[in-house]
Amino acid sequence: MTCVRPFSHAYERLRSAGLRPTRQRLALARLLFDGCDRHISAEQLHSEAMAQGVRVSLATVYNTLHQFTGGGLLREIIVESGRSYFDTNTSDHYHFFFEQSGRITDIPPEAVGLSKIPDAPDGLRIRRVDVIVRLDG
Amino acid sequence: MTCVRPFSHAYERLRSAGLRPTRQRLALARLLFDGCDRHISAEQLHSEAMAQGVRVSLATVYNTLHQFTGGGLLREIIVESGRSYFDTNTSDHYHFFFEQSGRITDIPPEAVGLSKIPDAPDGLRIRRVDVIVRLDG
DNA sequence: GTGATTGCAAATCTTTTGCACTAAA
DNA sequence: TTTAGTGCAAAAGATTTGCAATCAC
Repeated sequence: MTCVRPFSHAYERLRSAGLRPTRQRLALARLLFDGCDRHISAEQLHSEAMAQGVRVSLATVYNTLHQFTGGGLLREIIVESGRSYFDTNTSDHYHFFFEQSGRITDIPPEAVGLSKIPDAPDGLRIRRVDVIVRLDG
Repeated sequence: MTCVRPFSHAYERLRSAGLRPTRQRLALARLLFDGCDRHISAEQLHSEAMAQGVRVSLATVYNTLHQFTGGGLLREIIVESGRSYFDTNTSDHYHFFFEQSGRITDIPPEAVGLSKIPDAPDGLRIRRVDVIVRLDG
């Protein structure tokens, strides 16, 4: 599977999400969006940034991940209590969760047949349907 | 919907899960299993216990919830990062999550048509498939 | 008695916040 | 300039842990 996107248009992405393209945001956007889709925690992204010599604080990584999520550039995935992951793939799809390793991988939408979903109660709206296939040794 | 089970067989449940029926475990088991199925956090259960005059520490509530989960008496539900909920309904079913209020309700299995699921990779096994329907104003 | 269980307080871990400083427009 | 963004260190919140005291068998 080829998934390298050597030019992720980081600058334009930030602009279109209404975010100022600062040094930190540009660097994090490149780490996130150049290359394959990924599932990453704040701590992991911070470590990667440090490893590449990008000076950015952990607090800014957290802020940035939330701003990107708010701007539709990322989607938050919740599979473990006590830690958040962010998915660079914001299109409709589902997830495998490897319980041993904590790894997350995508399940393409066509691999899941979700033929019936209950209606939303009252005046509420379905924002999203998460499907998590939990795997075990 | 009638769902009161005035006698939850707390003592026998603990025994069959291989847990000594101590005062604290019995009290918590009664709070959890007498009455309707519920979705409860450690903090909530601890408050309820206190309100009923049951002396039990928060640490013991956490330990007990995990022991009950390990013994198949409860199932952990993960819908929010940073807080765990436990479900007294351990049979196959799914969940609505009300994002505004943080409330969780059950979706019966027949209300969801899950006609296709991807195979587990490698030598792995599917332990569970979680479906969370996230609701919004 | 003996080993499992409990309570407490401290520790841990992730995430958020307040605020002075810096940088983008 | 002017306002948004950043870094730091402290705070917050949930959960876990170590260990002496207590309880079930």
